[in-house]
Amino acid sequence: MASKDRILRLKEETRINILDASLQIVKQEGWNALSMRKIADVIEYTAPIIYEYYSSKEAILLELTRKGFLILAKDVQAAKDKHRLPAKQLEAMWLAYWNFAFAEKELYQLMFGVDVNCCEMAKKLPESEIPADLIWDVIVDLMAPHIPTEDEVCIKYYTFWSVIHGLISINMVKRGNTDETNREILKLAISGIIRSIKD
Amino acid sequence: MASKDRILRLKEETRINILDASLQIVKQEGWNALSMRKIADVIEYTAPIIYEYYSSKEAILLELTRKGFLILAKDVQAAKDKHRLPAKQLEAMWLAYWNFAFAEKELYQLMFGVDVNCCEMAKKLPESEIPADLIWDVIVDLMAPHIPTEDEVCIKYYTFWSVIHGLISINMVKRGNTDETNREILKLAISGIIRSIKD
DNA sequence: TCATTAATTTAACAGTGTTAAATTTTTTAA
DNA sequence: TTAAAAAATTTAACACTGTTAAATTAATGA
Repeated sequence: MASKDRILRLKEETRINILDASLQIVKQEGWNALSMRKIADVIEYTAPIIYEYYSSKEAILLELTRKGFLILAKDVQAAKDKHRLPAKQLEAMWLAYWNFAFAEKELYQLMFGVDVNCCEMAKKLPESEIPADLIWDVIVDLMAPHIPTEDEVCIKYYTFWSVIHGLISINMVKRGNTDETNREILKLAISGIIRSIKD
Repeated sequence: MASKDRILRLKEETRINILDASLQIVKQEGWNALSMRKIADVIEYTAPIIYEYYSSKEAILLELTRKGFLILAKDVQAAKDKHRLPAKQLEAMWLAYWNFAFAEKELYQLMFGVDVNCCEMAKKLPESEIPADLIWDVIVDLMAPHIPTEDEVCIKYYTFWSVIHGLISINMVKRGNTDETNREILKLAISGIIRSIKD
């Protein structure tokens, strides 16, 4: 019977509605505000209905994660297809990655475990700036006798910090590389940046 | 009266006990398991007592964050003091930063918003490897005609990923740099790595 | 129309952070 | 030492969370 098909189509629609509602809530109020009851409100059902479509809240997050990776893959592939030279391709691909992160900020946070809440905390703490200041000063030393502008140092500092924090984050959430490999990545990155600072 | 002092000292001790208990729970069971009632269990009180010492759960987290930054600052300073040349100092300081991240993993997660839960998710998804594979292939292309080992590509890939993911994370949790500055950091990092790949 | 099945909701449970009231303990003063 | 005042601590409750089972409503097939 065709009505069976229609019902199945409606069910599929509700499945998508749940994902859309979730993402909508997160975009408006952040990840902390996402609750089953709130999702139910948006799709105009009561909470237990959601469990007919997803076995748990985590299952919804997993589906959103998958969605994110598929969009990212599409974007990265499209960026590659726009160029022929590998160097150009690579640059375009990472730029696509960068753009995705901010275009789909909420998905990126979910995919790679970026907890935005902590910024509210650290902002309140003067102590949070001490480590950065220490390193900051040494970068200025390193560039002597040239006296750099604030912006110049800032760029160097953040380049350092990015690669190290990035490597740390990735290791914490993925736990894949060996210590040996990490050491080498670190050395490669740090020496590369130091070299570029001296230029 | 001296008894006043003793009581004040006991109170101060309980304040510290709350922090210690929190960290202990987190180290044993992860951030998700941290609850006021569980903290109370460890310090052998009931939950509302905690509010005599900290105004909220967030206040406890804030205090732990501060603690983390102070330890990090101490470590970084000590690393600097071990060398005289700025280049050596810088290297040692970032290595100290790196070591702190894993020695005080839980604090680092709190300080910089690294959500470890997400790894459980992405691991379940085959789709999560597509973007990496795409970039992986181009790195191999870039190194042609040299045919690199798995490890060689891995190091390049993770160096790229680290700096970009790091920069994204930092921007998301700190929201400080201008787009212009970010562009330049990205360019500096990517071109640096690409250059080192060609070597 | 009646029985069966499906769809949906209500009610409940155990947990969360948090607050107010009740209770116990300790300290102070007579 | 005992009564009153103050402090410390707990119990009970509220509104919220994810989740499940039972009750109810709506739709279907004979």
